[in-house]
Amino acid sequence: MVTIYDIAAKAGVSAMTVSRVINNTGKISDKTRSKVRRVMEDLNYVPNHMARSLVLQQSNLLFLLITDITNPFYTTLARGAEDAAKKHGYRLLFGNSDESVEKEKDYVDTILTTRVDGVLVAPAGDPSLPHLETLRKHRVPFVLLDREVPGMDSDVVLGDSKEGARKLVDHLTSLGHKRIALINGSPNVSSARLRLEGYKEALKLNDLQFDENYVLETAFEPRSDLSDIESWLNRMDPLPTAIVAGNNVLAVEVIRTLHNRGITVPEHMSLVCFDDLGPFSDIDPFLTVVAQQAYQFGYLGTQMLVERIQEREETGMPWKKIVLPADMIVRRSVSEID
Amino acid sequence: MVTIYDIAAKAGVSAMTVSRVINNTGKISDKTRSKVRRVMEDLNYVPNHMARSLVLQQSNLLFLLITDITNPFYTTLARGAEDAAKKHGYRLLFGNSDESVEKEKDYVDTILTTRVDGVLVAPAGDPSLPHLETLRKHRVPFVLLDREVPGMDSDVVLGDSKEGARKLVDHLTSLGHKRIALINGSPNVSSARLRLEGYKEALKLNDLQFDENYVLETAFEPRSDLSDIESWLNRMDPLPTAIVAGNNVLAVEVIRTLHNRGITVPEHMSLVCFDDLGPFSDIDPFLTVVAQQAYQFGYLGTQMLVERIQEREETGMPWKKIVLPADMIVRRSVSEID
DNA sequence: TAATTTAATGTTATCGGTAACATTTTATAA
DNA sequence: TTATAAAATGTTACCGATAACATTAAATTA
Repeated sequence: MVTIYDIAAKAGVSAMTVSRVINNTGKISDKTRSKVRRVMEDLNYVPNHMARSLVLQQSNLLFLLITDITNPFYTTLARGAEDAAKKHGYRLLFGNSDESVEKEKDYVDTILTTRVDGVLVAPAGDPSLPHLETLRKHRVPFVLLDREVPGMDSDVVLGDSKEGARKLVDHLTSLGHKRIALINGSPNVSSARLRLEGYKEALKLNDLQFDENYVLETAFEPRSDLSDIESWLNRMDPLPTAIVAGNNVLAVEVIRTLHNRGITVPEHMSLVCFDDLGPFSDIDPFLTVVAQQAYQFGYLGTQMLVERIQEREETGMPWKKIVLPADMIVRRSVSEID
Repeated sequence: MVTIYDIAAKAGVSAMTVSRVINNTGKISDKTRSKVRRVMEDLNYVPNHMARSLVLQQSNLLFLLITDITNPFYTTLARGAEDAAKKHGYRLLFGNSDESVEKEKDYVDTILTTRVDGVLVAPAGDPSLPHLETLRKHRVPFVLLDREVPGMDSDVVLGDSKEGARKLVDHLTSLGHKRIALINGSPNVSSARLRLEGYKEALKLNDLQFDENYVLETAFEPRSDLSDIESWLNRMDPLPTAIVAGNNVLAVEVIRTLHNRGITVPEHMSLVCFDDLGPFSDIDPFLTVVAQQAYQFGYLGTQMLVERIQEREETGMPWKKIVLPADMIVRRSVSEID
């Protein structure tokens, strides 16, 4: 590997002069500068970021930890984070926890040993608290995305889950639906809790009875075992006319399960959900959703993180919370009830 | 930050002894070992990976560069790479080129300065050649995924694009289709070229005439402008009864465009494509596809890369090429023609 | 022209680890 | 008991960069 010492030797200057040319710091005569530049080109010099980080005590690296890399909500978010990171001169590392608190722990270790300057986390759930405490203990700035964790104050970007749930339920009732079920993520995930709350409130406002048999609390992540959805469908009697899904993946699992028993959407069952389907959203006929602004989650979160990093000493800076609106996109997965 | 020197001081030993305890190297008495361990815990010691990499001249970092992070083919591939990397003791960095040769260049720079031990690349296309040459020049081992680049020999994992195209066309003809169109990625992407070839060969084998008006060569990546698809539809007269799409994203764009003119799939138009839709594959009624083994692309590619890294000196090791089969999954996007 | 700034460049120490070699203890053999 | 091998630990140099503090050369000023 070519180092600044190789450059220095060949250009007949000191390593420090080379460093100055590279970083455009200090005073350098034009003659020296161009000579050093020429040698760098000749030798195909590439700066060693690790050596630089070691002495500067900063890596210009951010880490994005998401819970499901196959979910377009998170990948779109990642695109936003990537763009914002680049804009601010940071590079971005990714990790994928698969909604598993254990994998999350592994990534927290990686984060610490890698000495990243800051972290964007979509926590797996409330049990992620110890991981966040670890980050805090080691003074690694972080921003939470999409989910809060009780017991941990921090910067955070959220979607308006409660309002979103209300919009979905209102849409359904406005088309005549009265038996509306909810399939949701685990109650130890804050967004799932809020969606349940919004659902309940909307029922009440529409003078509909809440029936806990109509609610299934499962996991947001995709899995092959659909038996809990099946038994849930069995236990609802009569079947609802519409289902609200807590996210896109659950919605598709519902479609699949319904299909197995010959029930189609929207003819026999109406279905709405949270989160768009990324590049596959516009398939027709397709899901009416509350689309969260995934890209903005990543972009704004990263911006907040960079601010926090740069104001590090100013410990007094209060935590910020951004709540992004949830906009409904009406497509064709809901039919009218007379 | 706590360093091995802090540990050493508090434990009353030398830094080297601490290093030995951490890495389980050399001989250490049980007494010393446990004392050092205790102090490490007390002080919440976390090793600094950058310092370690600097002296070891290896980072235990791999880089995965994909062209579209919102495409489930690549994210599933990423999951495979992640798992394989972890298994071999490497961590994984991601980058997303958006099918842009320029962004790809930026990532190549990042790759070089980050001193990763190896790279997995899905190249944007044939114009990626200079980037690969840069990697080669700097002796960074890499493995190509999904696409080859003429002029650059290397390890590579491919799907059997030609065979896949044949299967799709055969499936259509077996159901009576005679006017079969193809919408494909850019001809400067190797997989697109092979898909076109397979399409042509299959037509010939089925005694169907090749008509270049029935072929649209555009870009694999998603974009908002659908005008080229529209003009393509206009120029086909008569309209085909079936369309083969070069990947999942194109297929959905076709669905969208057709929908705008009131043409539905599969009633008025049959549609098949390459690549599954990840978590959204099982929506019903949905696409008949040739599903590439995305996870295996990542997993096997990473395995090959790690081998290559570890045999670095053995320059004689010949390049390996893995071709994964393309399996057709029949769903409901094709209707029968009498 | 000598004194004083300012510009240009160089030296040394350091970031946090580890390899290679050196030294001190302890255990074993003669 | 002494010589010798093996075990345990320590010292020094270095990985590739930069900060902080010299030092030297050139430009101004008195």
